[in-house]
Amino acid sequence: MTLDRIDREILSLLQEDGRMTNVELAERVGLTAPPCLRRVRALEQAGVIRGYHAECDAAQLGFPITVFAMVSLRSQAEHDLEAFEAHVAAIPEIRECHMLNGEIDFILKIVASDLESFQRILTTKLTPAPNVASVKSSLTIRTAKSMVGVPIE
Amino acid sequence: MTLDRIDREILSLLQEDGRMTNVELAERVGLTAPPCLRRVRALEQAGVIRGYHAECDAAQLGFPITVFAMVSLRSQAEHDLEAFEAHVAAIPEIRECHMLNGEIDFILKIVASDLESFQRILTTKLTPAPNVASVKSSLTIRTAKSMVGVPIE
DNA sequence: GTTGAAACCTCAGATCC
DNA sequence: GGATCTGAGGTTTCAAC
Repeated sequence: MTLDRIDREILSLLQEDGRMTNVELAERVGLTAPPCLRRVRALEQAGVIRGYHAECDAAQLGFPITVFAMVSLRSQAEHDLEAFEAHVAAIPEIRECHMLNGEIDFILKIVASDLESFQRILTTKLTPAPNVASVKSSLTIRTAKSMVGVPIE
Repeated sequence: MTLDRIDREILSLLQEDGRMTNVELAERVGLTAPPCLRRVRALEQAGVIRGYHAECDAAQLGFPITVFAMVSLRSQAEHDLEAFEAHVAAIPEIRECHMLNGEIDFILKIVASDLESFQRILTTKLTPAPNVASVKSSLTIRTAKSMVGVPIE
């Protein structure tokens, strides 16, 4: 799908405020409501917009701890990589799992209610997983920047 | 703010689908529309809901490359940490910046349009920043899991 | 103090140009 | 892309529990 200037403006605005009404969106990008809505639907259809999400305060929801874990596996055969990803997919506290090049095979973002809870996840769910060679984890002290998505325009 | 069972259900649903209509939300949590809307507004007011965002496909927007960079600084004095965070805040391709404990001081999530562009950000904006001792970066091969927010319920 | 019913008003979505 | 229309949804008011 080719995106013109107006499409990009729409995406930028919805990335900022996903609940903006279509009429406000239309005004901001210089269209009337119907063509604006058609563009939004087309962007959703094409998968450019993958969904809309409320951003919640993790701490107020009982997850003040965020940890990054760097995982190395013993085998990097595709089957073993997929097995690890499937294992991780079933652990709700692991929010992100990215496969990397280099020495570290995966970086995980994990949330927890406290350090004890994190330690339990680490020692009962992550470290004993099949094929895991090493896990190095670092606590997040603070998050200075947390932008959703990509820079548009 | 204390969250009861219904508040948590609302948050869980809006985290999944941030554009769900209030009437559908109300039905799903077993309320009528007005009290449901009041709860949502209260959650927004209290900062439990920090915002709503469209999730866009980075590749289709011209950012197929995601890199994690581990940064160590020469000085960890608070003033120097803040200076680095301010430096990072001004670089739009750096989407996240988390301060960690341990040897690595910061982990950054960076998006780029191609490897050359990433290399340019690295060598012209990040490595030469004041106080930077070392930057180790890893390309993301693929993202197996990417959940927004925290597990609710 | 929170819910629910009713009224109002704005918006989403379809149709046609 | 824009104009018009209709039904659905958002929002406020107020009574009731």
